[in-house]
Amino acid sequence: MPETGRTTRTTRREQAEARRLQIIDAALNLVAQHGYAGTSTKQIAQEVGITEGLIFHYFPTKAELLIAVARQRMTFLAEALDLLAGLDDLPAHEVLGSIVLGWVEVIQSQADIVTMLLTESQTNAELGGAFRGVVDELAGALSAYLTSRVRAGELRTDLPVRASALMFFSSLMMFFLTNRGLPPEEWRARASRFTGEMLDTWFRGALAPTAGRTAEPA
Amino acid sequence: MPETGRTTRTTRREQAEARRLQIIDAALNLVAQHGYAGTSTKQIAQEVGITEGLIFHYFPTKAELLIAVARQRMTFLAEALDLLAGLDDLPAHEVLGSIVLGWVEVIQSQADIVTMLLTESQTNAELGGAFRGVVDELAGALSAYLTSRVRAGELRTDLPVRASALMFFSSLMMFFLTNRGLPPEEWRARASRFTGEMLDTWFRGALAPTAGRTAEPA
DNA sequence: GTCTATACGGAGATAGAC
DNA sequence: GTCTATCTCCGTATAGAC
Repeated sequence: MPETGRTTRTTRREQAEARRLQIIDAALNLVAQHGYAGTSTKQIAQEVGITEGLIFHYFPTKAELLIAVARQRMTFLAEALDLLAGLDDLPAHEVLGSIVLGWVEVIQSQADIVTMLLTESQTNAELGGAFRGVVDELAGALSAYLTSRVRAGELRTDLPVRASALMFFSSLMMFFLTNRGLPPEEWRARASRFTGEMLDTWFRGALAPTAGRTAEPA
Repeated sequence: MPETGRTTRTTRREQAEARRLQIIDAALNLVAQHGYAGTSTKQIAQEVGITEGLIFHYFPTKAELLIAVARQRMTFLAEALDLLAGLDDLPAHEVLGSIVLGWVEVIQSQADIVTMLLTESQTNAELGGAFRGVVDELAGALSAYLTSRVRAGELRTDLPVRASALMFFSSLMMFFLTNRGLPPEEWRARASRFTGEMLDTWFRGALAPTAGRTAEPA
């Protein structure tokens, strides 16, 4: 009974899905390098090794392809949030360093989608919303953690948690933008140093321990 | 003696220079909105009210026009540096707030060129260098000021000044990217609040004032 | 599912008249 | 200094064969 015609090991549906992802990956790669408007569908097709027409078999328009890329490859958000999961009871001075370093590593490891989101969000309304959403979610999650540490008595009760979270996140993004390109070892060393110094200052403050100042440093 | 033919009030050279600047301004405006690759020379010409061909009378290629825009309109750098001039002897807790708020206001007031620089620097090598140069100069200048305050005994001697400067600058940039669009009054209120909270935390630190702490938590 | 062929407009850039 | 006209190539997208 020849019914499903399932003679090959991969079904047609699987093949299609694989092709779809191939196109998305090639598009992401090229758009991160040259921008959306600076990347032609022909270039994307060449990168995949297919003809241009096939792209339009999978995506109705080039703009839709961009949205599909964003949807499919925004996994860094979940990865970053995972680094915070279940940490509420651990002291900030023990885990915040690895959270922040972990975040900048996630950003660096997903450089393409981060770059694409940041740059295209300036000219594309839909991605603009996505970008603001990402910032909101990450800052919100970090704020929640910091709040739990305020409640635990580790951090001062009048700490502006959201501003702190935004400061951390902003610094990581700009660190990424100005240091990607570096060879891995040097990047790692700089990232570790920068995040360490940033957190140390944040914990202790910047003022000189002049007698009778601050909160009362001995 | 009919020599220079200077019968009109504006010389031809002045007219040409004015036209050149008109083109640069229109290009900046459109590129900030739609990106370089997303802006056609025809659009720029229409915005100015001239024909496309005239653009190529003033600039050899579209790419050269982009560079000219960057060169001509990067005045915000000087403006930001001016805000720091001659402040070395004034305490950080008195002037840092207005410096930082002033910087974010400069960024916002020159939103077009800042946006263009940030986004196009990701896909254009020449602007990439310019962007890194700007970050370096601003962070360097702020670092120098902070160092002078360390020497003056106001800030702790082991303060990581460059990391602090980068943190401030990064936060201002991300604040700009996520809050431009807001109505002026609300923007101002948020900017003032955010920079205030950021600096307060930076000065005092984040730790709770548990008795006998500060540099070594119980 | 993939390719070939092609429509159609718009892109950057040039030549030459005024 | 400015415009008109035009060249040439490349852009997205579609139709239809296989």
